[in-house]
Amino acid sequence: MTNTDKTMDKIVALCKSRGFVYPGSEIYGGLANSWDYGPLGVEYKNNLKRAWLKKFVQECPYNVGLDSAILMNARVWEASGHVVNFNDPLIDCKSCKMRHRADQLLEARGINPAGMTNERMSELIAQEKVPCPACGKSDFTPIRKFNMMFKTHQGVTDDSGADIYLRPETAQGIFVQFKNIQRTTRRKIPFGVAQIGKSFRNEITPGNFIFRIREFEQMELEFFCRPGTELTWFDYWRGFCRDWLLGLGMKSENLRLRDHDKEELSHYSNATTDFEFLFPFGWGELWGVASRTDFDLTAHQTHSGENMEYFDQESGERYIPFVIEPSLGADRAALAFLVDAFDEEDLTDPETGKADSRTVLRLHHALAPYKAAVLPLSKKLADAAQDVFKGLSKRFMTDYDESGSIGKRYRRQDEIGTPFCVTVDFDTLNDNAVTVRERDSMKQQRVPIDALRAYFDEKLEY
RNA sequence: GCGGGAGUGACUCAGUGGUAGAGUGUCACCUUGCCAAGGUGAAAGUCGCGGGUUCGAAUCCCGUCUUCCGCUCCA
Repeated sequence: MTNTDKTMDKIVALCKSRGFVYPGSEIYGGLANSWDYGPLGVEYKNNLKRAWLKKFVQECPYNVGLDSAILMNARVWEASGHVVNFNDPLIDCKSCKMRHRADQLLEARGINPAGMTNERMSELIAQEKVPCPACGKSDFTPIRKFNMMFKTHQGVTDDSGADIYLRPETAQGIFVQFKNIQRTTRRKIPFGVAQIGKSFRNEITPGNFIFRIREFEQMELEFFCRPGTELTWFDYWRGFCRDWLLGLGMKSENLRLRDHDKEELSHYSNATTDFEFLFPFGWGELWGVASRTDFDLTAHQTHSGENMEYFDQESGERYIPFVIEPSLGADRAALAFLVDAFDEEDLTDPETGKADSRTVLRLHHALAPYKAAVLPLSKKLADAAQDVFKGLSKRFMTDYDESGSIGKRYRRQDEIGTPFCVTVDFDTLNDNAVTVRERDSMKQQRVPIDALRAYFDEKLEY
């Protein structure tokens, strides 16, 4: 089953019915494009974040962690350019009602809109009779500014205190703490800072389930290196990221790396690669790996007056480090692995023709919400099964289910991606062993209860 | 924001002016005992919300809210 054969509808329905992801504020009619992670979803997403931290911090000699605040001094966003650049000049065609970006209309006419005020752009569009790309007429509304940063207010009353923003990216929290982190951890360049946290963007067009949402979670690494070495490290992290995804079971045919060409590069970047994943709705960006030069640290040095230079004791060099930034959307990654894992397996009996199918989430065991489920073959075996559950749940998330036929319970666990089912039967009372059934192969194996710990230690290693 | 669909139990839908239905799912009991759909029963819906027409509205009219698809965006 390829990803394009899968439908988002089915995946969204599964997520809701099994408690991965619910529509937000549902009892009040919902709130567009807001989603809540349910009991299984939060386990799943935490597993994903944990897996990322394990590879990018715990096992990595270079990187350390950080959890910076969502609310930051507003000057951070002036320095980063978000106040000025995170701003779309929107314009509507009065004739066909299509919405466009004024700067893009001008660019299409060969006019460079850089640095223009909105008024100036409006004038030029009228003067040049720039046509609407959709209907060809030139009759537009005035430009409306649209800043993608959510603004809020800090202070007791509305008119005291100051406007502040919800961060539109986690990266700046790392940059402004660069000096503290470097000094307190005694890190030498090269080193990196990894952070997971919520970011907020007032997207005009969110959508596709949790692919583009206004409140989202990022897993970002800012890796600081010596100027001149950045492209080497750029390659290093690209490979590292790719290995991480494939190591968690992402199918390589659903992943492609696309380099930005010169025109596409952001103003701060000298190299960028997009990791794209094949979603049911097409290829979508999953992970952006960008070489950001010294743009951010220089900007903060200029705006704050704080020296952001690094002093290399060995060589006596003093420089502002260059930055490689692999920036991954946690919600997107969660969706990607979910899509990849989703499978509808045809189990129709070839002899009798009896139709049957099972929905399976073939999640990597490190991502699965439950690692195992304990199932007594009969309710009469509940006591023995509870004992097994108690043992396993000390080690990892374990489910327990005694209602319905054993086959039905296997299907329930398949549907939520549980890799192992531990079945307690009447023999267990004599031989003190259980049957372990694997999700993917549906194969069964007898394992003594005493040996379960070692068995799962090996099976669940990541 | 604009254009186009859609709102009836948790889910999928039926019901076109006359006492709110089915299947799936859930729960209980029985049955079964290693791969779903066997039996009996139960819980669950102010038919998105507000107003109007009517003796009577899920159904007709007006408004409103929400949601889905498309348009800018890029984690």
